Amino acid sequence: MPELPDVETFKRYIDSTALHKKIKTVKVNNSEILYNIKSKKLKEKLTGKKITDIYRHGKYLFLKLSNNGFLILHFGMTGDIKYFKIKNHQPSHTRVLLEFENDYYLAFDNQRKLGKVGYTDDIESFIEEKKIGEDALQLNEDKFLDLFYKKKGSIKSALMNQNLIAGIGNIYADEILYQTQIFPKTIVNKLSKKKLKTLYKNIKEVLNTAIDLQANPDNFPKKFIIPHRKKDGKCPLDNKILKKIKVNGRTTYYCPNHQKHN
DNA sequence: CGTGGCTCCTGGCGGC
DNA sequence: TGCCGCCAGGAGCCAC
Repeated sequence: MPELPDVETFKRYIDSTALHKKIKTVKVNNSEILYNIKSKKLKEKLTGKKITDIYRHGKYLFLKLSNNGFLILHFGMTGDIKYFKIKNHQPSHTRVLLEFENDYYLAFDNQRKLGKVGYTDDIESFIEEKKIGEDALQLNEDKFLDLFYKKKGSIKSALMNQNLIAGIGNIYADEILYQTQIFPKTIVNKLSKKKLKTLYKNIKEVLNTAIDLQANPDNFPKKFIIPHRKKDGKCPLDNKILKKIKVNGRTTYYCPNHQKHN
């Protein structure tokens, strides 16, 4: 799940649940997912504090704590978040569990343990250190064109490159390229300026549409390819069987009819 | 600079 | 049924 729209949905979920609740206890079930802080230190940073604000940058969430400092959440391939009251209702792969004074819990669920929980005093320096690019929804058109114009690699790799532009992953890259009718292996600098502008517009449109629909593919518009990304999936426009290829090692679906090589 | 391969990790699925 | 390889919405590292 966790690409920009999913992470934004998590953000809004926490905004409407755990925000401003005082943290009573912190349980770390799997310390191997901690990124840059030890379990003991993390508990010190969190206990007795509140989450006062939440910022998202690309696929990262930064939960501002009442004493300053930020809890960092990165979800990897299989992350999720859940706020609940009955302890038995916690997700089966809860790696970190916050308990609040109102007796509710917030679970960081992460089946494959590819996600990370970390801490930073300063978001900007964290982003700089990681060399993460600008958030896909913040980037303006000029900067986008600047970043992409001369790129020599495939367009799908570029879209997914977090150092270039943050937030787009494998699934939404496919959607954005499908909506723009670009073959995923097209070399970026072969695209016309006009096509790049359309691509830019579609990045925003696809991501914003997904956010509005809580990143739930069941609700997606009929013209979206995401619900059809599976074996024998069909192009929603012409019912042609979608092709499945690898681009940079990642499974890629596209419509051979609407996204032609050139 | 760009790509392909490998790695981390767990679980679901299809094939034999 | 049981086992096995393959695959999965992320990303870092390394060799070429």
